[in-house]
Amino acid sequence: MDGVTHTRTTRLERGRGALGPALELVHTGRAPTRAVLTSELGVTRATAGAVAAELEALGLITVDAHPTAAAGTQGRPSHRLFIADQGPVVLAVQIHADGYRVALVGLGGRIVATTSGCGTIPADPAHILAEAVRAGSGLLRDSGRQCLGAGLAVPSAVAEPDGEALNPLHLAWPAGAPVRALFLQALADAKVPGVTEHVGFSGNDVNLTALAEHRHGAGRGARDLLCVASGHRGVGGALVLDGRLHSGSSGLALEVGHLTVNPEGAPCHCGSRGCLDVEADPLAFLGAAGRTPGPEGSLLKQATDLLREEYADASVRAAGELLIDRLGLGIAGLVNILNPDRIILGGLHRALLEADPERLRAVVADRSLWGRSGGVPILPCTLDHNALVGAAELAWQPVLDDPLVVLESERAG
Amino acid sequence: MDGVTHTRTTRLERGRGALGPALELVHTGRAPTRAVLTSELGVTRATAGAVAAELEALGLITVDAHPTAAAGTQGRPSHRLFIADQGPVVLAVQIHADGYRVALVGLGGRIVATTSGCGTIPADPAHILAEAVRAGSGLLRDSGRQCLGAGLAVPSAVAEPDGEALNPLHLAWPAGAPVRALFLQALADAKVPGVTEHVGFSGNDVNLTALAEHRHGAGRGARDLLCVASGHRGVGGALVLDGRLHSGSSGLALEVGHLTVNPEGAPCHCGSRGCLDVEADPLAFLGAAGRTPGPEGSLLKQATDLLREEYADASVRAAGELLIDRLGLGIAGLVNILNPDRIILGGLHRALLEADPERLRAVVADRSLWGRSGGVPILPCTLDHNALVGAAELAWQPVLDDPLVVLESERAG
DNA sequence: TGACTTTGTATCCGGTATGAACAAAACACG
DNA sequence: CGTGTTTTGTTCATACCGGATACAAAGTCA
Repeated sequence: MDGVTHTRTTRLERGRGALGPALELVHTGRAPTRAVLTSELGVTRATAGAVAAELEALGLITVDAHPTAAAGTQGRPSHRLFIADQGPVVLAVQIHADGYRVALVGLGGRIVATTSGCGTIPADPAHILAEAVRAGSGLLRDSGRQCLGAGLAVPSAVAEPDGEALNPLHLAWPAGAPVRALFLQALADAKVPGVTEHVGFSGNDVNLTALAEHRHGAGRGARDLLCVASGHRGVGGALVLDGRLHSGSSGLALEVGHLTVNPEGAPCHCGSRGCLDVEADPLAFLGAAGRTPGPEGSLLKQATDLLREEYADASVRAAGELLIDRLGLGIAGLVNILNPDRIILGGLHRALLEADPERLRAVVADRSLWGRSGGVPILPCTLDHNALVGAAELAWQPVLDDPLVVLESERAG
Repeated sequence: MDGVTHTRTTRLERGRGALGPALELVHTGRAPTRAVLTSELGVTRATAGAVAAELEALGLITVDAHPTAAAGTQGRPSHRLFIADQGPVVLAVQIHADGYRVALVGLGGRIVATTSGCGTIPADPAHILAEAVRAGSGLLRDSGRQCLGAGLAVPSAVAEPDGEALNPLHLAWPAGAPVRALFLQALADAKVPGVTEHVGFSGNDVNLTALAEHRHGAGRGARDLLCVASGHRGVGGALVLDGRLHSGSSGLALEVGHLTVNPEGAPCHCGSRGCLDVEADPLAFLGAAGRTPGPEGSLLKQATDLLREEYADASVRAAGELLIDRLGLGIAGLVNILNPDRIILGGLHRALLEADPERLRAVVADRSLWGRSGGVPILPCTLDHNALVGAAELAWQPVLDDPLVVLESERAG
């Protein structure tokens, strides 16, 4: 019953008019001036002007007073559109193996302030979430900005609709921890101003990386974007379709770690052997290079350092090429199924791509069915703290859907 | 440049108002009365009434004069909405291994008239397309209906944006045949009345099966629908996301035939071994059952007949269970990647599901990562001629997006 | 300086949906 | 059997968003 109601209410919820699309264009950096806003929205100059004026009145963007003519252009120069300097922000929280990081993120994915806490990996998720939210609340107080929502990134699959972390592998958390609820509770306890209604979104960190890169990084402009990344253990995937994260009907899509990439490979806890998870993560790379993981630094750091600094070494190079081949096989399988128009790689996979871009592209083209036709562009991630920015995107989404919610938030806060 | 323009024009094209969504609701059988139309659209009764009146004026739907009260309800009984009896149709053409089939398809996926030609499998696609279109043109003349467009289904991957058939495996067609252009040419040559502008859409038949089943069959109501089917040789897949077919950035998504389901399996022309394509199609089944394909009937028919009529036979049953296990492994892989909320099976796979539903569901649940949480519903396809109806859906789409196009078509025709 | 090009604004207008009031068609119940 | 209740459908005035047009502004180019 509630499920039905939900699909219904979202059916025609296209926000009010062109405000949302306009803000999204500015947000993603695709509307530097009112002129291009006009053409991007496909509306008349009159409407684009009105919409820009309204966004300015809402305190979300600013218009420069004295436009400078771009060289070599005719006609009246465009007034440029900027994201408001002291505009509202959202609170983003990322939990990872070594602790947490929180940030205030403005429109355009701009990190306004950030801090982190590390060392403590408590088995109690409520505890670290509360600590992180308290830190964020402090940042918010210091900044004096209006806060419109909050988002959380965790290194685990997150099941919808309840927001439970199903496999918080390298956090000492219980499987099925209700992270969304705990996050909301922590926000309520800390009385973070402004985060009363449109708050509390959580997601897998690879998903959020993909979302952030799609809007502000290497994935900008792609329609169907596939992201594959390996952070600590295992391999994660994410897919952005038509500007929206596709997380599947229960938020569990793109669990790509168990694609078979080496039939004679190592056994995997899933019962199969040669899964991407055990063949193309940092531990697999260190093992293939004949190194044993040291106590210093994360597995990811040890692996990427090795890859970047000792790629001349024959054993390291051989290990790199082995992993590239395995990864390429997995990506090719995904290309056959998803046919994305761009692929971006994060974590260890980004380092593998940068170590030998041509090899990876060749493997993917060779093993994907229609690879001949040009092949899919494969790019490294470009943003700092992309999962954090992605968590912020979740929180921004209601505002992008209908910018007028900031008015309600102002009334409330 | 053109690519950019294209994404731009489609950005805000949400049709005119609520007409399109309303027609889509009637089309998919989700709006039996004006009252539910009101709630489904999320508009006021006034608007729903006006919209229904306009659709009636366009000749697309009718409203019954004397509503009969449903038993056990209070209040004024609803007038029911019907799809207009003599409303417009679209022309649907399906090419398959044994010939072609054409149909006039009304709203609601109703096949108004159909005919087929078989026996000829000419190597020249233009020839059979012309023959099919001529047959359709005849149907249209006889029916006296208005025609709003045409759609084509071919048993091959179809590459966007040019509409080329990449692997017309069991048609003796050249790879890369420009089927869309040839179809358009055939339509123009036959001077099919009404098909002047919004015409000429072509697609892979499994994709179109999924689309048809999503709107009128076993997939109705699903948000993310995965369809897997095996017709003649090989295995095809298709995905409907949020009511729209996801065919990937170049129309080549869901080429699921090369998922590895048996590492020690038979070699596949793709270079790997044990691909779904060679492990779970009709030929594989006949082989596993120790039968050699006969000259009578298609491979699909031979395989399904065997499965349905001789499942008591131990060797047939063993072959069935083997294929179910292989298929289940492939589907589980897709579930991990796509996390659909429903799966429907066509062709041989439908017969396998019906032969032993529990086994297939158990295999999928066992091998998919989060299968414990209830598992995905797996259902057989239910429509007759579903690829044909799906081709019609392609042609109906412009009308569903903006029903007012029928006016333009009337002016033109 | 004047023609041209492009951007931005003011004003009017039309279409779509809303809201409230009213009307219609059934059932429930004394 | 008539009256109230419930649900559905329609009418009408109204609000709002975006389109179209004309006009103004701010630059380049000759």
